[in-house]
Formats: sequence, structure tokens, C-alpha cells
Amino acid sequence: MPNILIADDHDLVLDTIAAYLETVDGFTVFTATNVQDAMEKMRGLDAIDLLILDYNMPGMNGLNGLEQARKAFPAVKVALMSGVASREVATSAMANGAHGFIPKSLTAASMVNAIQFVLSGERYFPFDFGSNEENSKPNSAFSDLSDREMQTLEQLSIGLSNKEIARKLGVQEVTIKLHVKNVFAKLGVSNRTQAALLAKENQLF
Amino acid sequence: MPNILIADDHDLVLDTIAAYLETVDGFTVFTATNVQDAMEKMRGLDAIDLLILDYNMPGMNGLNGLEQARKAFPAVKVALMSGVASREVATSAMANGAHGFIPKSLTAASMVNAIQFVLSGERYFPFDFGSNEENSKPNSAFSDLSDREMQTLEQLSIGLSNKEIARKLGVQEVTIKLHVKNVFAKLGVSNRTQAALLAKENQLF
DNA sequence: TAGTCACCTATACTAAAGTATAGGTAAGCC
DNA sequence: GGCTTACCTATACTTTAGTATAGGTGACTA
Repeated sequence: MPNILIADDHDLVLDTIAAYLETVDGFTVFTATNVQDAMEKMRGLDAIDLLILDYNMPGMNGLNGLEQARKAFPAVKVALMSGVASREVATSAMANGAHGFIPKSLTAASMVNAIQFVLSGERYFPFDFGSNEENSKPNSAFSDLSDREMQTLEQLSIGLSNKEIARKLGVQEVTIKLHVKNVFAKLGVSNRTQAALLAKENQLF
Repeated sequence: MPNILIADDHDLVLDTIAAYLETVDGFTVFTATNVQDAMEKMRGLDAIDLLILDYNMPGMNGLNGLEQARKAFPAVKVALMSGVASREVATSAMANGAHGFIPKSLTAASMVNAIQFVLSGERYFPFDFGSNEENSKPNSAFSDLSDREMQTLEQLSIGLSNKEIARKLGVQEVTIKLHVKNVFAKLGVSNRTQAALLAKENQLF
């Protein structure tokens, strides 16, 4: 019953996935090799239930391809697929209207499950995805911080001013300014907003 | 093929879900009405592939029941099910070794999908779960922003300075300062860091 | 046509943020 | 004892951030 259009510039990947999906239930699978090709075939076929887009593909330009497809065919469910994308990319894809994100590390059976999820109206996001790399990177940067610098960063990440932080930690404002400067240097950022965002992204507090 | 033990203290819920799952493929379903009952039946049956625990059930004590089951039967996959739990509870359940979290708001078909996901070795977590309450509040605040104010907030949320934002939007720095001030007032914050964090929390960009 | 709203700019100012340099204290280590 | 490190403070300075007030444009609307 469901018609699926899958777009990937690697023919080998495209063909094997398409072949596998064809063996499932009543899936009918169409293929494309880039975004423009996909859009044209969407217009031609007119009965696609799910569009699967490879993230690293000519015409995608980050999430532009996703946006483009969503605008042109608001009724069609769109899932992104990638072998390399970061968790950040994946979540922002979901935030931008994707109905699912399919990492290529999924088993074939799980991929079918994910697709059926999306087809049934749910949204699919792999729970474990990307929690490894990003939990190893930050530690190396944040672990350089001394105790006081960490405390300063914590208060800074609530949006407090230097003066407020100073009062809270029981020291002079100049001292906080010093800590703040050191935190910037160690984290490689250039102002407090960036520092706060970095801390938030790595869920330090 | 797969044997499933489902535990819930509401007989009506328990029976209907069990009956529905029995109709699927080759599922064999067993039932229990509390944690102790479930543990005893696990020992007796000895061939359970998946244990589904209701979060609000005698003997659960928050996530204690989950922990108990995980320790006694490390090889058995455990999923939590709940109609009321917060997103926080759900994520901490996952962090404590649950293989899946099933909100009772799922459709029956989606529940089967989720179960099959877990049975195949993946972990399932509903993507949208708990994002309603927290996304309803902010919209009322953020929707007050004009186009330019929204664009300013977006750049501000990357950690750019007023000067950089001005260059990027092709206007004078004073203009950005004006927008920034208005954004603060509309969002009810007192500096750019707080504004950026608020935007991040609500996943605006 | 008068009113409203979003937008942009200008001038002027106060407050905070951020940088730089110097120096002092205490604790731990080879 | 000399060395390092984390910590705190001081003075002095430049740069942003943030506030306030005033004015101009164009678009849309009662």
C-alpha cells in the first residue's frame, strides 16, 4: 500500500535499501539520486506517502532540501537519513518538520520499524543517537576548568551578571571578571552568551 | 515467537492491551497485576522476552520496580508504560536501563511498533513526549516578536554581538540595540544571555 | 485622511562586560 | 626551600551592552 520515495546519491546504498524495502509487506519503492530529481518525481507520481532524503546529497545544502520538500509537499511525510550527521543536525531536522531521522547504523529490520512508525503518523528519533561522541568531546574542554571557574560558569549559564555572581559566591566583581575571562579562553568562546550556550548544549548544569 | 509479560493494576487496561497484542503475529502474552506478581511469573515462565511495567502500580515505588526487575533478570528487556509520567520520569527511566517508554497516548498500532522495536534490540522513546506543555507557554511570548526582532533573536542566540548582527542584517548597530531591547521586554528577560537561553530551551532555531 | 505599526536612524548617556598588568595568600609538591 | 597552582584583589582602561528620547519612512487600515 504505502508508496515510498527514497533519494540518495550513492547508487549502491540506494539500490540495496530499495530492494530490501520492496520485500517488505506492500511497500512500493521509488528512487531518486538528488533533491531536484526527487522533487520532480514527487510531482510526477503524486501518491507518495513517505519521502526519505539522504542528508549528504547534492542539493540538500544542510537542511534546505528538507525545508524545500516540506513547503512543496506539506502533506507528505519526510524522513532524513544519514550515516555521519551529528545529533545536533538530527534534532534540528526534527525541529524543522522532519517526521523521522534514520541513522544508517540501524539494522535493516529496525529501519523498517522506523519507517512503519513514521507511516503510522508517529515521529521517530533514535534514542541512543549521537550520545557517545558529544559526551566525550566536552569533557576534555570543561574538565580544564577549576572549581571556581566551574561555579562561575554555572551562574553565568543562568544569565546572571558578574555583579550578581560575585555577590552569590562572596567575592569581588573583579574576581569574577577574571574567572569569566579564563573560562572564555579555556572554552574557546568570545563572550558570556556563547559560554552559556555551550554549557547548555553539553547539559553541564 | 516472542513472549511478553505485561503488568498493570488496572484490569481493564491490562486485558484489552493483552488481547490486542495476542492478535498480532506470534505474540504470546502473559499478565500480572503488580510488581511482585510479575517477578514470580518471570521465575515460573523463564522464557519472557519483554517485560512491560506500568509506572503507576503497586510495588513500583517510582523506578525501584524497574531496577529490581533489571537486577533479577538482566537478560530480559524491560519497557515502562504510563499515562501520566512526566518527560523527566521517562528519560530517567531510560537512563536507568529501560529499553523503552510507552505512553498510553500511543495508538495501538504504534504500540505494537514500539514493542517490535524493543524486541529487535533497539530502544524506543517517543519523540514528541512531554513537549506539549512546555511548548504551549513560550509561543504566546515568542509570537509577539516582529520579523526583525525574531531575526535579531536568532543571531543573538548564536552568541553574536550587536555589531555583528547589524552587519549581517545590513542595518546600523543602534537599530539592533533597539530590537534587542524590545525582545528583552517582550520575553521578560534582562540581558542577552537569558534571551539566548530562553530561545534555546524552546528550540526556536 | 488620520491613525497605527513595523522599521530604521541619530544623539547621548549609564552600566556592564571584557582586557591588561601587578601583586598577595595559601596549599601542595619535588 | 623553591616551584607550581588555584584563588583573591587592586587599578586602569577600552569596548559592548543597554536605556532614553526624538524623529523619519512606508504600508496598511478605519
